Amino acid sequence: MKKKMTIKEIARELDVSISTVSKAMSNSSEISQDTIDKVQAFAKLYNYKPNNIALSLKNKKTKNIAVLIPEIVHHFFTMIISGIEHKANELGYNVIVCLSNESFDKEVINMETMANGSIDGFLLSLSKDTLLKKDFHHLREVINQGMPLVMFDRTTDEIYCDKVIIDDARASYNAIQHLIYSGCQRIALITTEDYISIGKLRTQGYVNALYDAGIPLDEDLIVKIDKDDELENKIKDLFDNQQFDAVFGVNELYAVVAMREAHNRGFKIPQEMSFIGFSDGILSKYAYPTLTTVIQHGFEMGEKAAKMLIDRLEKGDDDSSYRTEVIKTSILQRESTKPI
Amino acid sequence: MKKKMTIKEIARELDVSISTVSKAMSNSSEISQDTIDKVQAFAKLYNYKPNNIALSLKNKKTKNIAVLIPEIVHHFFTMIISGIEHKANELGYNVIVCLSNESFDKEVINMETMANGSIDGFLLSLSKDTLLKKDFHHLREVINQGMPLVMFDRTTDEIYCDKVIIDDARASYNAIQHLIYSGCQRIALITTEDYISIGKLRTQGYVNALYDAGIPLDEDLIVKIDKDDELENKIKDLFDNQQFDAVFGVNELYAVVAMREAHNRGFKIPQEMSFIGFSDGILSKYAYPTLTTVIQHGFEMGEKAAKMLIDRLEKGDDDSSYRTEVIKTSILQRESTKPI
DNA sequence: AGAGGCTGCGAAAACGTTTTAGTGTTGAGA
DNA sequence: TCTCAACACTAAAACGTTTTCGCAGCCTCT
Repeated sequence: MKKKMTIKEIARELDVSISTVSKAMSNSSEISQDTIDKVQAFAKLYNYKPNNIALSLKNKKTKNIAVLIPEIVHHFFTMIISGIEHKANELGYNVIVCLSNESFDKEVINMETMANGSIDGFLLSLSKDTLLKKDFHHLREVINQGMPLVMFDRTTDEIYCDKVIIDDARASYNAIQHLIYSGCQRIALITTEDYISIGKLRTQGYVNALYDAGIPLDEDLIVKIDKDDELENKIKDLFDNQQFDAVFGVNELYAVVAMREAHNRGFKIPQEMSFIGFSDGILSKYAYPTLTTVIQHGFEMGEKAAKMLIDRLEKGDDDSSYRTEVIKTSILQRESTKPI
Repeated sequence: MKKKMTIKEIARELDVSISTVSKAMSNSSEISQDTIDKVQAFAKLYNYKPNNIALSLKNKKTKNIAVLIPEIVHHFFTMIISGIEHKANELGYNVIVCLSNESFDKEVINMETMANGSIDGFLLSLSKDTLLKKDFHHLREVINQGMPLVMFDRTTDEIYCDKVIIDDARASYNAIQHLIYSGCQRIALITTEDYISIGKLRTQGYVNALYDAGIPLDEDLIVKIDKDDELENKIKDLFDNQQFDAVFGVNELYAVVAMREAHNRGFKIPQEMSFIGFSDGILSKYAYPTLTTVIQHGFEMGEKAAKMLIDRLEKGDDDSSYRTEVIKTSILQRESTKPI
């Protein structure tokens, strides 16, 4: 086990001062070419690499950013992380991943343990719990300490900071419009409870699209899911009690499970019943039939969020000109809807 | 924006020495209760938190561990990460996620940038590229520097270190046995090329199970996939040219795609044809019909790997008594196989 | 009253680096 | 020969901690 080389070691071995070594390593013009060569050769030989922690302490920069998300076992979030990691690496940053598991407490703890010098900035998507509690003091605290924070996907209006979001209302509007154009009239909606901003916005898009198309809104066609374990039963209820010719699910799971129920009940898809999901995951891609879906471009969202954070870190424009970037969605037509 | 509180600040404000503050914060017996109270009250008031970087430098410990994986957009890997994160957090460590994207070069670069003080140890699953090249110098280097390394899932025999693996051969043996017990005789195998140790081992389990059951091996029933984009065609070829009553896929995607092809060709599942996949992802769960699958317990694997690494970090038993832990698999019977 | 032992605190080193502000030697110009 | 600049290098501070050692002052024994 080789001992770790430090500048100090090199200085001692080469019988020069610490400062000389440091400057030689950075090709400073203060140092003679002879010395530079000597030092760099020695450093290379012994595989010297500057200690990152020492650099961080000196520069007050860690080149680390934290991304705090509710869950990692979700295609959309992993795409976002991929995007973040990709962009961050490109710009010389490392990514520390923290999971809140949808818990307010864990979100707070994670932010506190990270905010003591370990990282330069935060990338955050709020937990359900936090959204419910509407308690954002931990975000305020971090921002007050001067640590940049960029929120993505699950955000709140109560905090002023950079944000990257999907235009959920529009995306959902487009999906419904797509169904209507393809000839559907009675469109069921499977969504989340309203405290998830995403569910609320997507519901709104649904409502607006129906309105603009002159189709009356039927509340009985809207199913709100709180916990995933009630999903199947609520969908069965829907099929038992209502008639409809299309289903829009605010995520791919909802759509796929509904599609399966339709399949079991002998509906022809998409001739008798059409389906659109949200978020282009593996489920949509390999469902039977394959699911038409709203693509959220998670990778791009991650890249953009990372870029916004790092820009703020490096440009340091604290002039609170916070921006909110909207990631466009698109519809990927597959087998579960009729061609327009 | 509040200025960051440091020990130095507190010392100055309270007109005591730096050492006194430090000791007071840790309730040292050297300091009078009066002073302790005074210091702690002040610290709390100004929300003092010790700077992690300074601590890292002093202690030569960062309380960070890196996990380097080939891909994050995979259910199995996200489960592993969840497990790692969970255990690491429990033990007071943060997790830095690095992605190699199956590239040897990125794996090397990631390890080098991490190994300069940023982390205390590595959790690693090898990239395909590295497995192909069989070049492990970067691992040796890291180990030589005295940095603990725990490999999981995709490992190599050429490197001595702690490992956590699935007993792939046995898992696959069990799956095939399951099919045989349920009455299947001609079982197709959809696997990866042999350089992926996982594909190789699972193939071996398949071979052994057939042998032990006295079923002759038919090489034509084995399909090897290299790139995912050739998957569908190779499966179609299989259906075109061979007859069989069961399919075992070495991951869930292979099994699901094959099942879909069977579905399209009108086979009754599982009566006429059975399917088993590997790794209990979302695809298996929501496939139609739901897919019987070998559960790998990724979360547990992550937890165990994290624990092994942290144990080594804290106990510091460098006596090279490297262990290899084997995570047991189990079979989750769903709709795609006949009950035994 | 002197020796010894607590008590409560401070000075300084150490972790590994960069950077600012010198310092000594050399050579050239006056 | 004196001065000044250029050159090549070094000393020391700084980043924020912890920890070892030392040192007063006071008390208690004998």
